[in-house]
Amino acid sequence: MEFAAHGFEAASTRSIAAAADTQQPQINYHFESKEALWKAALDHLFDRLDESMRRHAAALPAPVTARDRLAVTVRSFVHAAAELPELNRIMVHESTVPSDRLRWIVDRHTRPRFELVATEWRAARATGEVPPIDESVLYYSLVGAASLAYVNAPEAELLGYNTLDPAFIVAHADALVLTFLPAPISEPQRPVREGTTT
Amino acid sequence: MEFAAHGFEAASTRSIAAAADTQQPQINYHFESKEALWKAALDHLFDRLDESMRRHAAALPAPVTARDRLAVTVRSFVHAAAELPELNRIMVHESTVPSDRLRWIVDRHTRPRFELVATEWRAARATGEVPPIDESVLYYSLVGAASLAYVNAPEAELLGYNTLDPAFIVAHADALVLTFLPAPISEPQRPVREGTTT
DNA sequence: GCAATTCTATATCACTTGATCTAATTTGTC
DNA sequence: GACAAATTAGATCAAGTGATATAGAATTGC
Repeated sequence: MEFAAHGFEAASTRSIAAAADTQQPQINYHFESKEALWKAALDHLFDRLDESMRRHAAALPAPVTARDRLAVTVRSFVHAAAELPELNRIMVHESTVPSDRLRWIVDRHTRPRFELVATEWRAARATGEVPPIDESVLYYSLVGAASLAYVNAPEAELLGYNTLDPAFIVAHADALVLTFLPAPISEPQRPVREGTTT
Repeated sequence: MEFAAHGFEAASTRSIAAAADTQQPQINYHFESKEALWKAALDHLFDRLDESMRRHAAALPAPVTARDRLAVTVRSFVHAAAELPELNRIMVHESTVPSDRLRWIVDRHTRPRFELVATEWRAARATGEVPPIDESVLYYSLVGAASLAYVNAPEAELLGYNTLDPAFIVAHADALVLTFLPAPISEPQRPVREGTTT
């Protein structure tokens, strides 16, 4: 995906067309502009994100507590981030500078998903199941911790790590649940409620 | 910084020159090429990162244990990431696709800093002071958790949060120490060894 | 004070960009 | 098979790209 590799401006319609094995004017025929193509691509990627998270959540034990629900969300998001590095790459490309495109994404895709995580976090906070961390701090810490390894996969490879190895992904998900969602203080440190996947 | 806002390809030498209130050919006069300018900019930004981390570390209580040393590193990095969002923006722009520029950064700047954190982590792991997490998983989780809020500051603002507010930054640093470096299992959950900074 | 050097400004190079126009081709329907 | 609609292909547009050539203006060293 050209938008993920280089960002909107640097992705030329000719290279996009070439990657799709067609000609450059086809983009303006089937979409009204480069920006309309970009929006269609993002809608599609967010659909795939939702589908991927639902699929991975379904493979996990059903959650009981509010903390369990967050653990499922965290594990599902880690797996989805590994499956769809393009999406988080585009997000980080677009989120570094204010723009109409950023406003479009935030209104249409980011805010609803942020509210979902914030609501889950508030519920777990209310019962004292998770550490005393504000939801805005938590959101960016969690999303950043879950996505960077896959966004920066080419860098990780140069450092000698294969972040697309299933073993890495599972260890990564385990680590985030262990750190952000430790078992309640009165219990032992290890999280034991959720099973590990794949 | 134009490179941080749009990435290397999308940052035109004319807009860079305009931002510096000069003419476009000056870039090829004072530097040999656009790429040479970019390398000079990165060397400068990494110098500022090191200086910023040293300055913030000096303002914290002197560490005693290996875990304390990591806590100082984490807090210093959070503050530096907030101070220098441009650097992590460039890093994330460049790390999404293999390139000669990425190899140059990793060899010159990333790998030495990764080794530093990995070494500190291994030392704390050896004494059982930190959770059982592999250093590669830890590195990307920690860097991602510490930097995304500032890299994506324009997005956070649209969500109604000001991640450049000193109160956010301190809460953020506290949260990362609390989660990634919880007090040893035998002690209470809250981190108490390091003071909070401005 | 004046020449040598360094820096700045303008014009221009070949090339790439997103978009559009027009003609050729394929597809769908009877 | 015929005809209309949808799609594809090629050519071309003005605007923007990094780099360079050249001439003018400051600055430096003596």
